Formats: sequence, structure tokens, C-alpha cells
Amino acid sequence: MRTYGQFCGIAKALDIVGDRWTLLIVREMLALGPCRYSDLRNGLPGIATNLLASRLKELEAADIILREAAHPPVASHLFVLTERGRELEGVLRELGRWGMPMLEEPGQDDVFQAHWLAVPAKALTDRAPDEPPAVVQLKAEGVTNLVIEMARGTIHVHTGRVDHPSASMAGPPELLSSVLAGTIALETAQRRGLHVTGDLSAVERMLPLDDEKRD
Amino acid sequence: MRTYGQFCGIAKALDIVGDRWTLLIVREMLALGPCRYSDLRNGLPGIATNLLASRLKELEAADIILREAAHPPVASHLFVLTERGRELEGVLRELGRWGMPMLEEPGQDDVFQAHWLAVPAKALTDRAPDEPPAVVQLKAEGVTNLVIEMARGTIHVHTGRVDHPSASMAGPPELLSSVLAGTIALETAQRRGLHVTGDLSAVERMLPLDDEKRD
DNA sequence: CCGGATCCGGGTTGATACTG
DNA sequence: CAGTATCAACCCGGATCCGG
Repeated sequence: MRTYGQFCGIAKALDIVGDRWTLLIVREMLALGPCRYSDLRNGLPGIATNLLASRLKELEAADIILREAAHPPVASHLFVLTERGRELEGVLRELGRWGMPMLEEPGQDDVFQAHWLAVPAKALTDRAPDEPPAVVQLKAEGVTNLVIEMARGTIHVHTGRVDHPSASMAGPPELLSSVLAGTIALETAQRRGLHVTGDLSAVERMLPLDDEKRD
Repeated sequence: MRTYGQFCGIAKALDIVGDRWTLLIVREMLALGPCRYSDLRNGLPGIATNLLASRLKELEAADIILREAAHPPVASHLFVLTERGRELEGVLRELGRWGMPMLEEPGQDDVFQAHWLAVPAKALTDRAPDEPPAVVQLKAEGVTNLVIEMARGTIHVHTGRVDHPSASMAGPPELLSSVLAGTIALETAQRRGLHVTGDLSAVERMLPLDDEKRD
């Protein structure tokens, strides 16, 4: 492994997670939870299979992920983040926040997958722990849907759909991204084509407060 | 430029700053302020000069730095971070925090430079805005010294030495790093060989609070 | 189909030398 | 001082193949 050879926390971190694709692999596992090899490959369009295999080995050696025998019915094994791996969420949150301004326009030939919204969404906190649990369904055009669940002050995210959500948001990726990141207000997004149905207060409860929006 | 082609803030950020050396160049400019080409090269031991030149061009194109004509007396020109560049501080802070546990042992052949402590130090806040300004001098073994100035609630860091600091800390890099990051308590560090002289309260005023130490 | 391993062409990096 | 030029080595991406 190539290192910078500097006695500096930033350099040490980049020694481990600074290689191409590495942080995106961690993003996948933060967004999806335990992943099969092919889940990862699907979430990382363009990665070479040998690179994915080699990165997974390096991440395992660095104690960021581990390989877990899957429960009998289905797959052979799963890749899971360790505690040390989950601690990278702060890095990814800051990177995502910094990169958000570049998502304002729809993106020419970019691929979009709904679960990538999970990282900004997980950075949120449900500030109304006393309110009853609520579920918001996200539908981006042409991709898997996303479910955001709030209960007891925390937020949990997963892909898929749910039968009776408290509220639903549907629209183009850039509007969903910007709203979840707090870059634009909900009303603005609605005016630009975001469709919100159901309990509006459940959605508002989920969005960043003003002082969480740095950009 | 090679991009991931994903409509995702994290991927967009990595498209720009994910290349090898790029974030370390930003670290240098955050720590040192405006830099000459050779300041950067000195702070990045091991970088190839052509790589440095090419990264600087890319950073300039991405509006992260700009090239500024220097004031008459000395250099030809300086590299300065733009606002957009300074906004990367959050990313570097999180990376440094995550990498800190790897600095616990002195590091075999690693190079150390005092100004690398500036990034963790800048992440601090002076929580005693009403107290008089204070200056802490840092002396790591065998390298340039560092000055941390507190006044009116904020902290400012630069290299060099000052004549009459409020307090002084001297010792091996790993102790200084850990203390500034809040990984170990000041007393522990003193017991392990950190020398603190002068006004102890000035030093304590500068260290992370318990709830700022995540690790 | 899943989870890779192998091979190959081309782009990127790094070391050194050299120049205005 | 601030780079450019050159070149070898390595890394990356794409395709192919292979054992469960």
C-alpha cells in the first residue's frame, strides 16, 4: 500500500480511504447496510470488478468492513461496516455537503440511484421525539424508491416502498437532493415540480433546520 | 479529468478533490495561509513537482484556489484559497479526527511538521471570549514552532515563535497531536512527557470540551 | 447467477533532469 | 524560484474467463 509517510491525521486517513472508489464503497454500505458483492457493484456503476475485490480486501485489512456469513436462505456472504467504518459517516457527510452545490442542475449523463439520498438523510435528526413515529416515502423518477422512518428522535433509511406512508415526495433527483440537504426550501421545491402528498408536517419534521444548512 | 458520473454530492466532491495529494494541498493552504510554490513543496514531502503543478492548475480551474500577484518586495506570486476552498475545512477536520487514532504511536519513518497541527487547532473555539487574549507557544521536537492565539472567542494559528507567550507546550508530536485532538487529557500527556509552562488556564481554555471529543 | 481471478491497453504517478 | 520535459513503473478500467 502506498502511503504519504506523514505524521498527520489527515494524511493517515487518506492513506487508508484516499484511493479511488474506496469512500464510495463505504457510502454504499452506509446507505444500504450489509451488502452482497453484486449489490456493491450495482451501486458503483463503472467500477472494475478486480478493483472492487481488491478494495474490499484492503478495507477488511484496515478493520473498516468485515465479511460475514449470510443467514442460510440466500446469499453466500455479506459485507458489513465495522464500528470504525461507521465512524467515516462524518467524513462522508461533509463531503456530501461540500459537493451539494454541484447537484443543482440535473446532470448531463450522470447515473442516479435513490439510496444515495440516504447519506444526507441519515445526517438529519428527528427533533420531535415525542411525536408519533412517521414514515416518508421518496419516489425519484425512474429509480428504486426510498423510505425514511422517524421514531423516538432518530431517523432510519432504507430502500423499497411502504404501504401507508405519512407523506410522500416525488420528483426529479436534484429537487429531492436539494430539499434533503436544506439547500432550497420545501415550498420552493414544490413550486419547481416536487410533488408532496400526505402529512406535510411529517416532511417538515424531517428537513434540516436553518442552522444545519451551511450552504 | 476522470469523473465517477454519479448524481451524488459525495461523488461530485470526490471528482474534484478525490485525487491523490489534492486534499493535502488544501490542508497546507489552510494551515499556512497564502503559499508560494516552494512552501507547498516543502510541506508535501514526496510530491513530484509536475504533480504539484498539475494539481494547482486543477484546483484553480475548480475555483478552490487562486493565483495572486505577491506584494512587491518578495515572491513572484502566491496561491490562496478561495471561499469555496476554505469550505473544505469541515472535510479535513473530519478526516483528521478519523485518522487521529493512527497517530498514537510515534510513527516509524514518518515526517512531521508542526504546522500540520494547525488544522486540528483551528477546529477549536475559544469558549472564553471575555477573557483577555492569550497566546500559546507549541514546540515539537526538531521542527518549526507553532503559535496559537486566542482572542474574542476565536483561535488563530501560525508558525513561528513569539516572545512572551501566556503558556508553552513542548514535547513529542504524538502527545501534542493527541492533546489538541482531545484524545488524551492534558494531565495524562504531562505524565507522559509533555512539558507545559506558564499559564495552565490558557492552555485549558484552548483544548476541546468533552462533548467535542468523539474519539 | 454470484464472487471473484486473470490479462491487457492506456492513463496516471513519481523520480530525475532540465530550463526561463 | 517555479515550474516543464521525459520516462519508467504502477494503477485503473474493460473484457474475459472460471469455479461454486
